Amino acid sequence: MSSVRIATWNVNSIGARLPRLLDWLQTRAPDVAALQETKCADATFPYAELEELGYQAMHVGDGRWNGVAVVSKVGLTAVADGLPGLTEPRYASAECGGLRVTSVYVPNGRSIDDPQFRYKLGWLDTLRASLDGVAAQSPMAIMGDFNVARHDADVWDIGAFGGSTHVTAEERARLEGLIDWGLTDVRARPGKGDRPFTYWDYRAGMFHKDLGMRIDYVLTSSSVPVYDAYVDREARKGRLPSDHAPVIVDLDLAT
DNA sequence: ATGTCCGTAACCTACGGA
Repeated sequence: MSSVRIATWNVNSIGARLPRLLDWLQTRAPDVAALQETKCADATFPYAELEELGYQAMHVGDGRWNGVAVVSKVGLTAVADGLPGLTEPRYASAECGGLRVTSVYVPNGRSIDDPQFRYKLGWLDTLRASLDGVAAQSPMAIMGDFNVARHDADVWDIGAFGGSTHVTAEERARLEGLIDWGLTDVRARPGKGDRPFTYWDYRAGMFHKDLGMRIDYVLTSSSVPVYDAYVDREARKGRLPSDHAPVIVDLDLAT
């Protein structure tokens, strides 16, 4: 067996976050990282800077919004740059050192009465359908910003979410459908407080009050033994952070 | 909770999105 560190992080613009991303890659040293909201076109993706740190990269992006990437220093072969019928750059899947790694940026949904909400549900249905015919035992990690809080305890106060997206039964049923297919929702060990939030709104001092949400997930298949997982809160602190913190997961892979 | 930050287009400010 060999130890492999994987991570997911919504960077909220790789351009604005590049110094922090490069520092984070060096200090946390994930073998493979899934990134979301790169907000750049392929032409401006920092392939060279990542390569200097030993990372190969696959990026799917078209500029202003969305954009996902997989970066790896244990080898990388691109497998899929999207889901059938869905054109926005929200899905990148690659084979990395024997592990199939998929970076997803699920649509936000905006509000329940917005057409974007139906789009979000359909997007999650398509993600689930992409697993039809796939062997559930094969080593894989699907990770990213799902924009769904799985349980009431995954938001700071469920009472504040009446009529909101991210906590509806429809969204949760689709997240559960992925798990029921055969994936494990890797639970990060508690850090500050007892709930492993991964996102805090920039406004109103939400991070400092720990009024957050757990909406970023690492979903692993049963053949991937996980021995540690934590939310890297340090990456949410200081000057010009993303509004998301990374989830870092250590696992053993058969060599 | 509505106290911010991002990229963009078009100009040093306003806007859509999150």
